[in-house]
Amino acid sequence: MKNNIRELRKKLGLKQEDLATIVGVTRQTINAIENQKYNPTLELAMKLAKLFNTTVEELFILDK
Amino acid sequence: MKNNIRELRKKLGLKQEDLATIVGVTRQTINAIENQKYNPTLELAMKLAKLFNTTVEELFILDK
DNA sequence: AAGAAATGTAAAAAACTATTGACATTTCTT
DNA sequence: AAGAAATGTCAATAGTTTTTTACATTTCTT
Repeated sequence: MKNNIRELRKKLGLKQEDLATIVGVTRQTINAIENQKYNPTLELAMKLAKLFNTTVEELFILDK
Repeated sequence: MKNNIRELRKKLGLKQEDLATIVGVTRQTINAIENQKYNPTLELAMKLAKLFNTTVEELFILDK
């Protein structure tokens, strides 16, 4: 599963820590997700999609 | 977080066990999600949305 | 080049999701 | 009403996500 959170985050001029506090997680969680260490929970994925004004399906790409 | 998996599953004429095997989890997992015991992982949510030909955002409603 | 800011990373623990096997209850069918 | 099918549920276990604390490395700014 891929995602393009880093690009979208930078477009908004946010650092990892900013994004983390906005969606209510820690900086390490955002960092781990951007670096594909693991996938977020559904709730976090939806919060992120909402913030970036996009959909979960556009933000996260399920690979076959 | 709410979801309307039960309705969509029934529309397709599937039992919990059918849906479970289609998306690669157990019957208990589908049952727990339909009954709001916990939320699925992002991956499972996306598989379900795809199967029901809808989006994660339409299938799962983040409550405030 | 130096200091500051941002990002990367690691280990341990907490919290959550999923599995398995089993049995109870409800709903459907006859 | 009885049996079958489907759903509900529970306990134990395994795997995954998130937190916390802490430090290392990279990137930005002066």
